[in-house]
Amino acid sequence: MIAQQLCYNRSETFRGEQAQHKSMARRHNIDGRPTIAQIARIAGVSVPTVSKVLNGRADVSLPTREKVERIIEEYGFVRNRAARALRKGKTGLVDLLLPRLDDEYYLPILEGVAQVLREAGLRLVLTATDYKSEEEVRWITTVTDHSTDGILVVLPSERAIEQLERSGLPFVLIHNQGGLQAMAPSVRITSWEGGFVATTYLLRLGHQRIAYIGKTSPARDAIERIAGYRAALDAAGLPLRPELECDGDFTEASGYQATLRLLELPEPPTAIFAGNDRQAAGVYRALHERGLAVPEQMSVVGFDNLPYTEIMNPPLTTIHAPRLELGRTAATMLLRLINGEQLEMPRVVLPTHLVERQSCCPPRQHQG
Amino acid sequence: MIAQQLCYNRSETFRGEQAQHKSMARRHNIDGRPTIAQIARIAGVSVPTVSKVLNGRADVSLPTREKVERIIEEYGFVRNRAARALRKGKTGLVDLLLPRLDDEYYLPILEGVAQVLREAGLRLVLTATDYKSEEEVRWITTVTDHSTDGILVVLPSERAIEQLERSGLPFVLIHNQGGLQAMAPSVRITSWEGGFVATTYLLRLGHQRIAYIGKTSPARDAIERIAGYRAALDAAGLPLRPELECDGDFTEASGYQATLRLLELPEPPTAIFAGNDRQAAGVYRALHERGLAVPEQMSVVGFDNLPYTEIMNPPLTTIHAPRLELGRTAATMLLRLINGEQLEMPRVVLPTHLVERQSCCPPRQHQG
DNA sequence: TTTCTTCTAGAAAACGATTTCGATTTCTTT
DNA sequence: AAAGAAATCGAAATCGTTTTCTAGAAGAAA
Repeated sequence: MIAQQLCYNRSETFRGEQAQHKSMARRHNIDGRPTIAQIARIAGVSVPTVSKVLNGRADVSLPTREKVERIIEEYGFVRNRAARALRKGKTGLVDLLLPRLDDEYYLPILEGVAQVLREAGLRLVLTATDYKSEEEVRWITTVTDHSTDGILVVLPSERAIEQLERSGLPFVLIHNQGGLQAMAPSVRITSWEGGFVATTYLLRLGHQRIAYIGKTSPARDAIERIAGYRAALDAAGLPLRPELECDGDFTEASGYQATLRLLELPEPPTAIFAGNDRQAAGVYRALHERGLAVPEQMSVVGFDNLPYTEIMNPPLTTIHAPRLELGRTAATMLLRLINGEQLEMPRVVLPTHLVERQSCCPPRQHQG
Repeated sequence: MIAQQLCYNRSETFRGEQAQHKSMARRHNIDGRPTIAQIARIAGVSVPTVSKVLNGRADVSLPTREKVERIIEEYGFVRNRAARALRKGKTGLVDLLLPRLDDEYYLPILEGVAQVLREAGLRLVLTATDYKSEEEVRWITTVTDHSTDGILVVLPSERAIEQLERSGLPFVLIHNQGGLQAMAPSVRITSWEGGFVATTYLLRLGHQRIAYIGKTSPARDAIERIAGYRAALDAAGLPLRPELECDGDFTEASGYQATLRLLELPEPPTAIFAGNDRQAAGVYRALHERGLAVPEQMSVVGFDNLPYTEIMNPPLTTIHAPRLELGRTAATMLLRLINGEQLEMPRVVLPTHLVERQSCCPPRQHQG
């Protein structure tokens, strides 16, 4: 083990290949990377001709084209993006602003954006704002410098949206919290419907006392979820019981706390709609600690359909939030805007749906 | 719910603020975004003077500076990055190549890189290669176009490294698979030691029959883990039993399969070192299906310390892979290289450590 | 052969910043 | 008051590409 360690830590100064490469370039009489001008000189043509070859223009004869292409290949020429961007006014870059990077919730969104961008030959600049709107505004200012052709913002603050609208840069909002008045292009999910469906599902199983966790968050998606929950109860002719609507800031810990409180109620619920999957994990932990079995003694429904819900024990029934599509849709819309096209559907809402697994069953008879 | 839907789907054509903004700009007699030249004209100074103000140069008098700053503020001027990049030869961008985006394993690496880059005022360009080395090479070619000041590659292929070395661009490798001969700057973790520590921990608890899952993967980290496992058994004077070294490609499914096979052995193991946390999740599932309790009837150790291991039931004892530090260290090294400095420690290895939770206990007496 | 198209190719002007360096102006110093 | 030093500012070149726009060559039609 010690030998291993020594081997690992062997300190060998790394001298970049830069030096090596430069000398190789010198042999070809080129300082550093070749430019279009160098290539043109070597090929015995003019600079615009090389540019035309590079851009696949028609007004270049076949022999000339082939000669230039050969030289380009031989010298491994790649054109300088900065110069190109300067001239064309497009950078080929798109910015994505995320509240956090260490939250796996956003991962599929990122993935979706990356997919679409890659198909379009654009590259993705990633920025985390840490939920601070100052950071957000600061970055949007930075971004306004034409370093990027457009911008996607997840969970944008009001200020960020204003800044964005003022900037004139194409942008699309993901999970926009904003009021209904905002006409900015955005993509969201049917959180209300999700809450409604989750609750209705539990009602159909026969549950009468259903708790909701996650009352604390002021986020729009959270508000809609609880609204959906209430609407479902109402539609079923059941009264709303304040004691069953628990605080919760969408963390595992708050799911745990809320569950403990629910279990101390004179009449505990027979089912819990956890608001999101992280809180559902906390619910599981509390139930396990108290020796209650899921779903026999307590049905649980989550929201989001994070990857780990599949390997929870028992696998969690949850509402699927189409996060990959969120990213793909937003990116596709942004591409249109960048292209100067108009959006006939500027505000898109993607449907959620129930993923039935094994955390729910009808309530036991002696209850209620 | 129908009303809700209608509201969501209301189709309102979005006409970009671009048009609006342009007219506002026209009022100020500016076409589109102001340039340094515009600002200079308005402020009644020369272009270089504005540039000097922007760059905080000393040779500008206070009144001039203040006047220019006022105009800049008033017109919301931000300089064009492309022009700046062209002139300075630096783009302020760093590339990060990841094998996949939908794998939460890489998330903390990404986070670490982003942190360091943000502190340095650089921005992060993210690219996924989908484990395809052609993609990797293609992107590295793309990246050579000076669009980026440096590049970080996670799990680089041999070809990618060659390409990188040829490019002359500063780069740092993360989780380099390569042979020991490669002198390229890289950051890795002590996988061998992790395997050794995990196995030793089980041995100390009294286990004699310890299985390992994950023999299939050719990745260097996988090879080191099993090597560490064998070394620990060897150090304890125990024989290596081939039937306890299971295939496994580091997916949940393969952990599940391997466990089922292990349980069918005439003498099943009393502990399983799962190779990684995903496989450990599969182990849990198989054990649960067979009605075996963790840790009473089977101890389990994972590797990586993914977030969900904490909420597994019981919480998983695992080897922590310092992924955030992996990202931070690599980014810090790259910054040095970009700065033209030399690395006195070009090949860094970060330590792993055991995170003791509740998935292990001494074996039951009647076993072995 | 002449004239009119159609192809090719290149000269020159952008794109918007930074940098160099020389020309003023202002301030010290004697 | 004159000379030298220091501070301030701007003209022009530059980064590497793309985009006119024009000139000449080649081919077609008369």
